[in-house]
This record gives sequence, C-alpha cells and structure tokens, in this order.
Amino acid sequence: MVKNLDERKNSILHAIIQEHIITASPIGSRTIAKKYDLGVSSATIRNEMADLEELGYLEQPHTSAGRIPSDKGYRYYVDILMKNKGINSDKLIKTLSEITKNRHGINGIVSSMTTMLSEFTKYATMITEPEFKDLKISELQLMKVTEDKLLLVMVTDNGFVSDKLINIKEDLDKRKIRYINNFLINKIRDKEINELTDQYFKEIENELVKKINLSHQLFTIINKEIDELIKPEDVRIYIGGTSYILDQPEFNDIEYLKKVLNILDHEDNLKKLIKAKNNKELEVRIGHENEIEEMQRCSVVIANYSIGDKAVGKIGVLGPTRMEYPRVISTVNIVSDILSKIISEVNK
Amino acid sequence: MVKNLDERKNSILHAIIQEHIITASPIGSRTIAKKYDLGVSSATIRNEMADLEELGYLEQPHTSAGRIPSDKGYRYYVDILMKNKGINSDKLIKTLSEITKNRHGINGIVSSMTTMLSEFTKYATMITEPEFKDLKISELQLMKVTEDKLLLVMVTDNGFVSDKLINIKEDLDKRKIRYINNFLINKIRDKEINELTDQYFKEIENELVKKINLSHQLFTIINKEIDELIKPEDVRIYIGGTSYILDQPEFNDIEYLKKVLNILDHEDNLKKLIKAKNNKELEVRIGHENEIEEMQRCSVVIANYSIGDKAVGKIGVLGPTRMEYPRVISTVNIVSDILSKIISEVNK
DNA sequence: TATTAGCACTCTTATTAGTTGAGTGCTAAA
DNA sequence: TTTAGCACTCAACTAATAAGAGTGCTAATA
Repeated sequence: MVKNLDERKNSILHAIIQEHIITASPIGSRTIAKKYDLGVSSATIRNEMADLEELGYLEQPHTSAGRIPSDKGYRYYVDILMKNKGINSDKLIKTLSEITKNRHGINGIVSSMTTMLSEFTKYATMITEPEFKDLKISELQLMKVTEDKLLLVMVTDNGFVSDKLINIKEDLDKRKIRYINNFLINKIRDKEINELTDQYFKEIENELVKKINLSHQLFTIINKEIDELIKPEDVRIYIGGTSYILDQPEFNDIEYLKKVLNILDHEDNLKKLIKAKNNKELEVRIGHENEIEEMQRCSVVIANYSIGDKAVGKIGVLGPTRMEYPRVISTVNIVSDILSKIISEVNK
Repeated sequence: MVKNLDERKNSILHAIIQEHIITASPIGSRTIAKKYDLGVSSATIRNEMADLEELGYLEQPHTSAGRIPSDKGYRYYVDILMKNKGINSDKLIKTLSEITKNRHGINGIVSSMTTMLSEFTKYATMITEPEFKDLKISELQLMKVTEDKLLLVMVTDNGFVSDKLINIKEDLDKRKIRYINNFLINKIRDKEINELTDQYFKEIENELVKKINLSHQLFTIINKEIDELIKPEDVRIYIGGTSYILDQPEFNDIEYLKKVLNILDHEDNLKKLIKAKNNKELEVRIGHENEIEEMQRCSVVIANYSIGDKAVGKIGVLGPTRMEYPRVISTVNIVSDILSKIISEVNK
C-alpha cells in the first residue's frame, strides 16, 4: 500500500531519521552531506528533502529549520528502511533470567520485569499480568479453609493456577462441599471460558438446588466468585521507568508532560494504550496511530507474551515518536520470549 | 523542646505560612498587614519577620523578596499553630466505601484506595499492601490441587488469609499430606511469626522425617514456601497521582522533577520514604527530616492502617513542604480508618 | 538533464541592556 | 514601642540586537 521510494530517497530519509533519533533536532541538508557519504552535494539533498516533504515523509518546523520525520516517515522507516539491530542480548538475557530466583509469585516477576525492561530500553514500560481468556478450565476445586471461608482453586488447560477466597455466611459440611465440587467440575471442565455465561450458571444452580439443599444466596456468592476468577475484570498492569520520559527533550514542555503523566497514572488509559489492534506478534504504534489524543506525539512498541501458544499478556514500551525503534524492538522481543518461558516455568 | 513564641509572633508566622501555602511565593509584610487584621502596621510586622528569620522560622530567598517558611517553621506550624481542618468528609467516606463493591481482592482495594486518596488530596500518594509481621498463625493447610501442585493456605489470628501454590516434583498421597498438615499446624499454631526460625523448621523436618518417609528435597520446598508466605520480603507498594506533582510550582525545575520521579519509580525508595521512624499513629516528615536527599524539599504524611489493633500497612501522601497539612492530615486519617475497616471486613 | 556552487532571505535562539515593582531595612518622629 | 517615610536591592520582565543555521532560488557546469 505504501509505495516504495527510489534508492537515493531511501538513503536520505534513512539518514535523516537516524540523525534525528540521535539529536532530537531538525536535520539540515549539510549535516547529511557531511556525515553520510551519499556522493551528492547538499544542494541535491536539499532538493530531495523538498520532495520528501511534499510526499509527506518529512516536516519542517519553520521555514529556516531543517526537516524532522513525520509519522508517515517513521512508519516507512519501521516498515521498510530499518534493519533489526542485533543488540548485545547476553547481559539482558542473564539479568532477566535472574529475576525468577529473586522475586516470587507472578506479580513479583512481572513487576521486576517491567523495571528491568525500562532500565534496558531507557523508556517507560508496561507489562500486564497474565490473563486467561480463550483458555479452558481443566480443574476447579472448592476447599474448606475455616468455618466460614472456602477457597476456590482453578487450573487452566495450560497449567496455570489461580485461586480466590470465598466468605460464606453459613456453615457448609464437607460432604456437601465435595458434592458441589464434583458437580461443578463436571459442568465446567473443558468449557471455553466464554461458554460460561450467566445463563449457564443459572441452569447449574437450578439443578444443584434440586439435588441438594443449597441456599440461593450461597450459590450466588460462589457463582460471583467463580465469575470473577475466570473473567478477571481488572487485570493489573505494571508500569516502570516513567522518569525516563523526562530524558526526552520532547517532554520538556511541562504542560504536555503533565498530560502524559496523568494518562500513565490511570490504569484504564494504560490498557487502552497497550491494547493490540490486531493479532500481530509485535506491533509498533506511531504518533497518530495511538487512539489516546495526548499520546499522539508518542510511539508504543507492543508485544505479546504467551503460555504455550496462547498470548496471555502484553509488553509495551512507550517513548517519543523519535524512539530508537530497532533497539527497542529487539529488546521487547527478547523480553517477551523470556517472560513467556518464566511464566510457563512457574506453572510447570 | 521547641520554645513557644509570643502570641503576636504566632499570629504572624501562622499568617505567613497559610498565605505561602496558597500562593507558593514569598510573602511580604504588606500582604500580611492588609489581609490579616493583626492591628499593627506593616513596619511592625517587618520587624517581627526579621526576628522570626533570626530564630530560624523563616527564610528570605533574596534581599528584596518576602519571607518563606523554613522547615523549622513548618514543623512549628504542624506541631503548634495548625488547627485540624474539619474537611467535608461525607463525600470522601462515601466514595471510599464504594470501593469494596467495585474492586476485588486486597490488591484491587489498595490500588483504588491509592488512586482515590490522590484524587482527594491532589498530591502523590502511596499505600502498602498489608503485611503480617507480629501476627500469629492460627490455621495452616496444605491441600492437593493437581498431581504436582499443593496449595498452602494460611490464616492469621486476626482472620487474615493468604495462600501460595507449591510445585512439587514427586507425587504425595493424600494421607501423607494430611499427616504433614496436622503435624505442621500443631508445631506452628499460635506461634509468633518471628519464633519460626530456620532452626525451628530444621527441628520440624527432623521429626517429620523420622515419622514418615518424606524426602529432604520435598520438605525444603514446602519450608521455603511457608517461609515466603509468612515473611513476604517484597510487600508491594502502590503509588498514585504522580501527575499531581507537576501542579506544584516547586517542581517546575525539570532536573529536580526528574530526580523525584526517579525516586518514585523504585519501590525500595518508596519504602524508605514511607517507613515510619516511630510508632506514632500519624507522622509528618518535613523537608530535611526525610532521609532521601532528593526528597528534602518534600514533606510526607504517613499513617498506619490496621487489622484489629495491629498496624499492617502504611498510607502516605507526598507533596512539597508547602503542603496543605491540615487538609491532608484529616484526609489521611479518614482513609486510614476506612481502609482498616475494609481490610478487616474482607477477612471476616 | 541532473547536479552543484553561491547567495539572499527567513526565522529561531541567545545576549544584552534597560525598566519595573515588590519588598526590605533603616531612620526619625509620634 | 510603634509607625511613616524613603533609599536601596534584586528578580523578573521587555525590547532591541546580534548570531547562526538552513532554506530556496538562480545560474553555471558536467
């Protein structure tokens, strides 16, 4: 859909973007002529730059400044020009792998992974907790903990375990619990989570009430907790490295900075920001491609992480559109791989 | 220890601090004379201000500016001058109480509480997850979830429940698990957590190995998990409202802002910041009283929240030393009460 | 025809000097 | 002891000027 440019325009655009990513300021024709050996004079480059601006790949902040890349320019760079940078991944892999040893629990791992990712990329980063939609439940157990507390444990088909405590008002004898347990697991096992509708639970209740003497109130509580466990509404999202945002000159404007930080303060915004539009393994969202208006001077690199072949969470890196895409993309890929492995491992 | 000033100095200092909290700029003698009806002229106030400066309660940014309060001035204000403001707490209490209904799990509650607190105070806020030191264990159960997974559930003497999943390499039959269970709970019940030393666990192991055929490796795993459950090393700390920091003119200096945000990015710093020096219910740490150097232009208001009469977590509000102490303190007190109630309720 | 050197023109950024005004500190009178 | 009056200080704002980077156009060149 995007028409390729000729070889010389490619080189010049590439050079301008690379230079701009380093310096953060508009790039003039002389800079390119001097630093990059393109075999043409600055005047020629000047003409090409005028063309590239007309085509929408470059912008000019004002008449007598150099050019900066437009969102379209960055898009072309990411899709076509950029070469994936072979970052030195040894240290990264080693550091990340250490995390499992020092931190405990999924939350701890995801949280330190977020910090690590931001320290490596020097941008703000986000990672969501793993979530379970599209999974099947293979095990569900209700256990008595104390007189008025039950524990609900769920195991998904890929071996992920989560649990939840249920407060009940009335005492339930163990035999009854065992009965409910068996009944439930038979009804729920190997069902897709989205098959477990309210309607379906209603049916279960009716049957269950017929078979044993179980109060409506009690089932409602259990039902509600199961529902929350299998369809957690608020998946936590961890954010790290927000202070790196201030390293970027594009955020020197304190009013704008405030808007951005305000967005990052609210989880629902973070979720929007990181929500993948399609099922690509890795997505780069540049400037105006972000749906949140205040974020349209930023880019986000988003990747999935998975248990088995099912994506269970997202990893995101947030920076200015003038982001070091190659380095960030490589890093995100590595982190995605490792996090997938660690999370799968924890549940083995 | 701090000597009280005479009545007129009190009034003038009070007026200056109040005025400075509103305007954020140095306050001159004429402003005080005009706005506050102290019955003396600006010249008199000027003389008093010179005295107050000499005594260390005020500072002068430069010769021809008004005065601003020093840390010592704020301390005097907080300890002696300030009247607790009866904030309109109805809305706050209502909003906070709603949280339990919409959010689930301790984490969700603490997280939304943090957001709410920052929205009410308009400052950055921190709340730690509840932790359990000084508590006793009243119930401990080991349950089989799948072939290679056990679930460990702990109930403390004040009714708090937490749990942890244990991956075991070998199969354990239910009879054995029940045995270990009974054995453990008898050894651990009603012990203070700090009595449960490595040494003590070693003894338990020896006894247990004698009685049933249990591999050292397996016990080590279980032991480790119990240890982590009862002595969680990394208590999470939630932070919210960081963008409010930018509303304060004292953070307009982008270099300083960066330092502060960088501190807030790291949990260990947050913990230092919020760590109470003494057992007071509410502590106000002003400027240089903060141990983190970069935070010495800030103040923190810290309160505990509790289950029963045991403090299990901390609530903190972070702002410039020119913080609206009365309002913040009232709010923090209310939030502390409500959070205590909610957390206790969840575990009833 | 494509490229390049040269130059006038544009616009931002940095610098300097000058002005304003709030506020103090001191003195002398009440 | 308090107050009016006034000279003095210093940051903050404003305006004017200078410097510099970069463009776009024209005319010469390969």
